Amino acid sequence: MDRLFQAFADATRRDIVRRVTTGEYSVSGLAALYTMSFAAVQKHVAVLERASLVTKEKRGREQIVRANHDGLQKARRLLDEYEVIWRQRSERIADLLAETGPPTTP
Amino acid sequence: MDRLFQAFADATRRDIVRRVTTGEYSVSGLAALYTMSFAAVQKHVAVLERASLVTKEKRGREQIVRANHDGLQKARRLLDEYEVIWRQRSERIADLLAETGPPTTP
DNA sequence: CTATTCTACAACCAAATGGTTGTAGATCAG
DNA sequence: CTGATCTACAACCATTTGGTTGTAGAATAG
Repeated sequence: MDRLFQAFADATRRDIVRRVTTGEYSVSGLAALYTMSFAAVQKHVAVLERASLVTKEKRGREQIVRANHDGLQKARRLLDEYEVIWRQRSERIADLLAETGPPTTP
Repeated sequence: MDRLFQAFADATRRDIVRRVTTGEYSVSGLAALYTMSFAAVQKHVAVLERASLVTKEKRGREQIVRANHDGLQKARRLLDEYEVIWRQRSERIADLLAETGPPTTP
């Protein structure tokens, strides 16, 4: 889980995820999109791979990078949980406030 | 956005977020829950604060830590976008496959 | 076969991270 | 007033991160 969110904590990596969800890219194809070195992009892809957000598939001498839906879902579910808890709590507070009623009400 | 996901990339910080969504904690109240030093917890809260995930409110000599719903929503929306894009793409691929039809079909 | 392309990986560097201890200012309890 | 508690912040340290360059191996193009 640490690695998952860590992977999202970089704009280049988020962009790579966005790209590979919409199209097909080799590592060098991705590298061409950014000003940084090939090796740097290679490292970013490796981080995404360790976080189970993308997979690599060898095709000829190229390595095709693909999105891995599971990782995305996992991250979203955790945030959902937090939101559900928060919503329950804020509703509970709202209920308590409603129970008490305004100060001027009998 | 970097700071937002960075904030989630640590188990202690995720636990703090969970705690403060369900209850009311001072910084020292949180610190008592973990084996690390008070200063370390203080730093974690600062990271969460910079990421707009929690707010601090002074009450007497204590500082009450509260969840900030907006940050959670922002993170979740981004992941939603990725998922929507991915889903559209996988549906489009499914459509293309359906169009083509199985190889043995006339 | 030779040259080019794509990839992998090591070695290095500066900056950020996650932790520590120590010091000092407010606020509360007695 | 005095002592205890809560917080903030600085200084320091080890490790990780995000980047670089350089080297070497596979696969393709001509």
